[in-house]
Amino acid sequence: MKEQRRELPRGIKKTRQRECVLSVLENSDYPMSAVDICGSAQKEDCRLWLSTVYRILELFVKEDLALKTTMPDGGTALYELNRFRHRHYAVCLGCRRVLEMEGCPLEGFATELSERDFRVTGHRIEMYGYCKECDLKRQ
Amino acid sequence: MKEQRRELPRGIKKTRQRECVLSVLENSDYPMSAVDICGSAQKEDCRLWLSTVYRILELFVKEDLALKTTMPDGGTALYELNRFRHRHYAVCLGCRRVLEMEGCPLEGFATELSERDFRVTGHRIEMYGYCKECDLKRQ
DNA sequence: CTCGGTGCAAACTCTTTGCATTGAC
DNA sequence: GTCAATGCAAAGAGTTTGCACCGAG
Repeated sequence: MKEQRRELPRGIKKTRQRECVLSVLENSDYPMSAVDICGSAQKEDCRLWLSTVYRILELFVKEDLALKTTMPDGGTALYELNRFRHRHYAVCLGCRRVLEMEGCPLEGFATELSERDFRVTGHRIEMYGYCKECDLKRQ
Repeated sequence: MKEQRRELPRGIKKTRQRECVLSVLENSDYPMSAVDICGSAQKEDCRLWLSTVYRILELFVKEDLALKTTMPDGGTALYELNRFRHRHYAVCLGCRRVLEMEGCPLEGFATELSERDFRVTGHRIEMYGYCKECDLKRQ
C-alpha cells in the first residue's frame, strides 16, 4: 500500500497530503467517501484533516484527476480516480457494493449481470452536458 | 392548480398535508426538492412544515408513489411522482435544467440531444438491484 | 376516543469556510 | 522569504428525530 504509482501532474504543488490522497485513490478499486479516504490515509500513517481531504478532492475533480459521484438515492459523495475510461456500475441496494460493468455499448448489460448473480430492479441513465444557453455563457 | 387528479392509495391515511404534497408532485413535470415542494404547497395555501414534507416523501417513496433521485454531483435530493414509465434525463451542468429524453433504447440519444442544442460532455449509466447475498437476505 | 400524523425545535451528518500557522518552492 | 496549503474550529445546508398536540377514522 505504500507504492506510489501515479504522479501529481505538474502545475499542482506536491504536498504530503495530496500525494497521500492520490495514493489512497490509486489503491482503491471503487468509489470512496471523503471520510473513507481520510481514514485510509490515516492508516497509511499520513495525518490529515477531513476538511483538507475535501479541499484536495475538490482540486482533483477540477483538475480531472478524480471523479465525483453520488448514488442516486443520495447520501455522501463518492470519489474515485479518473482512469479515463468508460465505467458503468451495478450497485447493490442491500450492501451498496459496486460491480463494475465490462464495456459500454449497453447491449448485453442485463445478461452480463444475471450471469453474475445480480438481480436488476431498476436502472438510470443520465447524460450530462450543457444546453445552448449555458454553453454560450461558458465561453 | 387546485385540481386533484390522483388519489392517495387506500391504506394511506388521508391528510390535508399528504394530499397537498401529492398534488404538488402531480402538477410538476420535473423532479423537485423538498424545499421546492414545501414552497409550492404554501403557494397553494396549504401550511405545512418542512419536516412533514420529508416524512411524507419518505412514505411516498416507500409506497412507490414517488421516486427519489439526486444529481450525480450530489446536492439536494429530488422527488418526482412515480409515473411508472421509463424516464431518462439530460441534465445541464450550467443551469441544472432537466431535459426529458424520449423513449429508452439508448441508440440515438446523442443525436436527439444534439438536435435539441445540448452539448453532451458525459453520461452515466447505473443499474440497481440486488446481488445474490442480499437478495437471499431479503426473502 | 384513539392512535397515527403534524408542528415545532433541536440534533445530526456531510460539507464548506475563515483564519492563523506551516511548509513547498 | 513568499504565498499557497493545511490544521483546526466553527458555520452552513440538508435531513432526521423527539415530543407534545391535533385531527382523521
